[in-house]
Amino acid sequence: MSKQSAALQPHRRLFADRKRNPDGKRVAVLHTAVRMFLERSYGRTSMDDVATQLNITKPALYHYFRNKEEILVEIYRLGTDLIDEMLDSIEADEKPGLDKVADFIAGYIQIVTGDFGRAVIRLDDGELSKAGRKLVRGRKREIDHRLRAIIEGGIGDGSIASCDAKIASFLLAGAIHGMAAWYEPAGPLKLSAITNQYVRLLTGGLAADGLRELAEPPFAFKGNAHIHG
Amino acid sequence: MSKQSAALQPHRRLFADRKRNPDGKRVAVLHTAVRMFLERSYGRTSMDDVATQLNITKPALYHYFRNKEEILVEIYRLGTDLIDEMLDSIEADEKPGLDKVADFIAGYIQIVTGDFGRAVIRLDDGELSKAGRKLVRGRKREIDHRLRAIIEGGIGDGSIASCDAKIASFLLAGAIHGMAAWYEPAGPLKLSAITNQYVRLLTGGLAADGLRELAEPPFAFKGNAHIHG
Amino acid sequence: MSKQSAALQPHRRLFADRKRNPDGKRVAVLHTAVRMFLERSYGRTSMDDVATQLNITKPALYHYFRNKEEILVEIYRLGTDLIDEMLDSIEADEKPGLDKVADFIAGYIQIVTGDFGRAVIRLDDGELSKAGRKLVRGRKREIDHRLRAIIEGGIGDGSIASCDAKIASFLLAGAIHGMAAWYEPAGPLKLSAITNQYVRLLTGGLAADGLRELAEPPFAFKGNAHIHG
Amino acid sequence: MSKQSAALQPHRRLFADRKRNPDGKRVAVLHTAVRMFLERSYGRTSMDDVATQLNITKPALYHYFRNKEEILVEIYRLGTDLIDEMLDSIEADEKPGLDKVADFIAGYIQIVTGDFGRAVIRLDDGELSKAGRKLVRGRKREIDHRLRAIIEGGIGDGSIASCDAKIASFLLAGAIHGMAAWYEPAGPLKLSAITNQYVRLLTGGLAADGLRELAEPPFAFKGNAHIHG
DNA sequence: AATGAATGAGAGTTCATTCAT
DNA sequence: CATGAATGAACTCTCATTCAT
Repeated sequence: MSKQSAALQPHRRLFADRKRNPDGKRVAVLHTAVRMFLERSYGRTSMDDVATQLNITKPALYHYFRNKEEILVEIYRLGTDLIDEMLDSIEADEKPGLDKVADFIAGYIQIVTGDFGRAVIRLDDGELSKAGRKLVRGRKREIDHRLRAIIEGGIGDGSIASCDAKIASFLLAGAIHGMAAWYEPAGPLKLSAITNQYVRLLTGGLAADGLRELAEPPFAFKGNAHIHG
Repeated sequence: MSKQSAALQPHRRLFADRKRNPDGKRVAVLHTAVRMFLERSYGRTSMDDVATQLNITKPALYHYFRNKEEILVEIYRLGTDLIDEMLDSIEADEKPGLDKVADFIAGYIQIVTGDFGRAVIRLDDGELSKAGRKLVRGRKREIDHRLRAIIEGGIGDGSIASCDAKIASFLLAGAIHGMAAWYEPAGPLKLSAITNQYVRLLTGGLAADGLRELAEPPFAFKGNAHIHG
Repeated sequence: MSKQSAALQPHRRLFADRKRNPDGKRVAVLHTAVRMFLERSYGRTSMDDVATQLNITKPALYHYFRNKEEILVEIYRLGTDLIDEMLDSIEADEKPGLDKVADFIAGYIQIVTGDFGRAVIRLDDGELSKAGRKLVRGRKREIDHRLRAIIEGGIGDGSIASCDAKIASFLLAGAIHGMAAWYEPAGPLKLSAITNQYVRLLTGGLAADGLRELAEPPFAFKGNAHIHG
Repeated sequence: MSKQSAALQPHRRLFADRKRNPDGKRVAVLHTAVRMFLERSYGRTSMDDVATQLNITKPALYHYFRNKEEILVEIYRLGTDLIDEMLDSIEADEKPGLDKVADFIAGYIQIVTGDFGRAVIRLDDGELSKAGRKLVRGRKREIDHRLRAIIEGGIGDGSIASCDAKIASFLLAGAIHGMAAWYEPAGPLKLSAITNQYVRLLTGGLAADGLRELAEPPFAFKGNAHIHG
């Protein structure tokens, strides 16, 4: 293993503490693994790295997980579970669609700045086998559909201006996914400030009563983004 | 090489055609490589894969590039050059800041839906050596700073509502970066429609005269995104 | 692997025998490696060659050594350790310097005709990384300094005629190093006979009472050793 | 090519100057090659390295030499020619054997401190093909035999004490070969001083009238130079 | 006479995974 | 349950050598 950030140390203990809590050991592995995968990517993190980090041997890892992919899939599962829970709670509310969107933004930011949420967004599901990829992508698609439904609800109830919900949901999700890449808890930007501004900017654009016409028609960039030999 | 999509075929020709255009060959390599890196990721694309795709042998590749990283760096360079050009052209304009932002959105979408632009966003710069990473991240940071300056200009000229330009630029860029992940030219969503709606939603949120207060304070998700062992 | 002399066979056994003696396995690798390096040179001996010789696979080798260089460095270490030990023992003695030199000659011949001693002399330390080279060259320099000190002691106690100890030590060492190249245990020359004559000739030249003037001044070769184009 | 010492520069010119002296070009190649081989070893010097150093292309090199080995063989030939010449001149003299040996020492030192002489001693003839190796080793053996004959002559004429000429010639040659490894023209030790002392020490040991008995019988080192697993 | 391009063969190294213990 | 050891397969990169021009 090449490098190991100080942040990764705690779980060594964690693992030892759980000697008689086998399920807890699986979770400990996942916690260590998700951090390492986020820090160095799945592909560049070897099973040896993970085992060393946990102070166990490699075959011990294989005791808890059939293979490397199972670890990754499990991480995805935990992460998407978090998102599903949040969506459940939002769908249960009785609110105008725009307010639900605001709630989604705030909730999604919470999740996406945690390890497992970040993993869902940042880890490359191309590393998975066909089966695993299908599973993970299905869950991602489902999440997108639920967000889309919320937006459509808002258009229906008049709180959100008429627009293509598919595009809007991609925009929303994308803007927040970006955070998974740059947000640092120790950084200068407070999570609450970011959340506030995200909500204002994103709902501001969606709001039925907040549109305005641009002075000029949308600019078409004349350069050629698609380089041809 | 495991799989090769039909989309990758054209360049075989390109390479053969350029027998006496040495610089063109380098470019042909880059075109093939960027597609493969986007499709299967840099790490999972071997030099052999790239060579086979180009109908040459592996050592021939090393005739044109010192190593795999040089290919990746060159791809980043081409991609970031495109973005820089666009920013140059926008900065040269005399317009309200908000309109510049609209132009940026449209221009950036153009770039980000092309191979090299997409590469800048999707390829993992963690695969690079320290030196390469420094180079690439520097250019990314520079781009972000330029966008931030445009937004600050808009706040200054009154076309954009007062906000944290740093957060706003992250949001903007993030929303568009998302497209690099999901946009497909052959898909049902027309690029012009997407661009239109992106401009409307994103500038709508930023516009000085388009804000509105939310009915309720921003929702705080009660679930725990940061799972603790 | 191209060729394998019969002389290299025994260690196959050695390795298998040591299944449960992990440290012994490292040593077994070193024994096989040093022989192969001496026979075919480090550069022309591949890790595969060494592994095959030991009846294991290449990756298994990497279980015991981080890389090829570590094997070479370890060989150097064992070899220089032998020399250091010998010097320790000589330095501890209370004898005239000339007798110490005689002891050194005899002891060094012993070492230099063994595998690890030969390796120190014959293997090219230019194959090492900068760090490894520094280490090895440092130890060689140290050995030379110790020999030099012994000679200086002899000059001081009057047993050795006044001379440049640096040159003398190079001469001495060089003459013996030569043996590493040509000596063969199975050859017609007995080690004891060689040692005897080496001691006589070399100490004869050094002895305070054994000098004589040449009939003519040292000959200057008129040919040109430094060919110029 | 990784590194190139300043010392290697001059020949670039040399090659260009010889545009119409094809044989001279071969020689220019040899001069550059021998320096590079000495500095980085034959194995670690690629044909590309040599060509680059000479400012020509690789196939141009192959115009002058059939392959890499031919370059090395030619270098050996030039080097051994120098030694043969010297031996011719010594054999032609009418002198006591001991004085001939003194002349040999001085002459050999001259040669061994030049590029081609050094090459004969330092370059690994194990890199050669079977045929090349046979050729080169034959010439080396011949040189040794001639030196041995000179020593035997000295024993015969009474100037050299009775001894095994084979051992003595190995010792002599070995001591001088050592110089090829450590001697540096720019170093603190003057060549004349070294030569002087070499002659004194080596002939001192050989001289019929210069022997003396050691106070103790030759020491037998008790350590074990032949490490056994 | 000389070149740009290309190649087959092989090197060192890494890694997910599996046994025997 | 846990471990040390081992492996097959893959990957990046190098190099002597040879064409077509």
